[in-house]
Amino acid sequence: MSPFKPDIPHPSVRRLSVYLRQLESLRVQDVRTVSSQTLAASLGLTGAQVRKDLAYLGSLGHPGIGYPTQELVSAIRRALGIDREWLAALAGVGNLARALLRYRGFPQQGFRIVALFDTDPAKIGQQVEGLTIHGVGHIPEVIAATGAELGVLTVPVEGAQAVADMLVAAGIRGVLNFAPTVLRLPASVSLVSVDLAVQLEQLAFLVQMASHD
Amino acid sequence: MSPFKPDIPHPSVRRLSVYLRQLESLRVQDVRTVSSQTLAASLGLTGAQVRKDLAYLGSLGHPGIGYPTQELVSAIRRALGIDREWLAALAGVGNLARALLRYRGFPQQGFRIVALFDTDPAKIGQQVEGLTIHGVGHIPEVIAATGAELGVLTVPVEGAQAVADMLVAAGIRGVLNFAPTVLRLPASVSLVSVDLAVQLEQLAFLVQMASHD
DNA sequence: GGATGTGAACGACTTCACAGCG
DNA sequence: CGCTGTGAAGTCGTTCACATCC
Repeated sequence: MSPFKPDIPHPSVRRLSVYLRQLESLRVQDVRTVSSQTLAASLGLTGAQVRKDLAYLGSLGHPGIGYPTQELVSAIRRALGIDREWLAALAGVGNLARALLRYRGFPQQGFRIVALFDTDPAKIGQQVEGLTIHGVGHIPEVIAATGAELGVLTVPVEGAQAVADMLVAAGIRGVLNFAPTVLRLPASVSLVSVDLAVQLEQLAFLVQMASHD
Repeated sequence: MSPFKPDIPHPSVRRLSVYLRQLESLRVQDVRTVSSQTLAASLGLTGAQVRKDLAYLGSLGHPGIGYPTQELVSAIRRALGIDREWLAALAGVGNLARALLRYRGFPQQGFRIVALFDTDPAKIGQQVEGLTIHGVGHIPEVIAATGAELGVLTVPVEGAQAVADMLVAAGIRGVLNFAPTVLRLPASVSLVSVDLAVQLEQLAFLVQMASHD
């Protein structure tokens, strides 16, 4: 099915996302070509690191010249699987959900939120950013009707596992979880979790370490 | 200054945060003691991994018994530097900021947001969650007056570096950045960045890989 | 000359396996 | 006997160094 699948290591995948962000801003400035050293310096990395990562995309670089910006952008998008539109459903319509709905980065990268769910009867039926909030009981039909493949979980921690299970049952293929809990999902469903308290704790640790000379 | 600083590796630090979350929920259920195997299984890790991580905290485990929940929680909090209160300032009062202000996990872990900043004249002077929004011009005085040590950046990408520079100039010691850009800060200031588009891209990649058998 | 792509050396983290203790 | 703590082995990722090509 896939033409070739070079099995990109996880750290490289994360960095490719970061390169993409940087390259898109360079492209806007009409920079045609970029060297591994230049790109690396702008991100605080080494040239070798960047070259290793980009080599997973194939041989796009030209010795003595660098990498063509435009082609790199396309190749990274293809490798990451974002050379097409991804439809997502969002469960739990609080402030975080509203922030995500207005976040320009998502549509820019081809992510479109096409369905909203909540358990709160007061919210069900309301419109947010042009989308109607559905009760979680309607997850199956709405997911099927919209064709959403990804689920974004911005519900309180108590309901997270239950709502995740419903999304999975409805055929969702990946979950982005913001609830501070460890979700148990079937292996066939991909999971990325972002725990905001964990991030702040990492920061506190770093600051504390920096103080101890 | 520090009694002992065992230099915990980064992956372990991240997992310690996760253990803490899990242990606190166990403690609520009055579970007095926990084995590395039990804790590991609940998180999808191996017992050896958990033991290695916990060994950085000292010898808290009892062979044949396990680890005392309560003491583990305290030891992890101490190691992470969250055995005290951290004061944070939040710059950029949009939906994401409002979500963070209402997020229960922060006060629970000892993080308190004590100051708000924005550039929008329409927002300056308004109250949100009991805090007054100040103009970014007042960052120096307000940071000094409140004693905030951490800065949370929830501003649009265009203003991120400039606001970060102001926070740094005001004496902030760590920054949690949500803007999708690579911030350049002095080495003395710690930085943790969360790029939401990157997270969704990781998810898309995983789902794509899962489809290719 | 200038910059890529990559084997080889290195370093970091994880897993194994087991001695030792309650 | 169960479970911890930890050297040793193994795996994974990064850095180095250089042959190669325009």
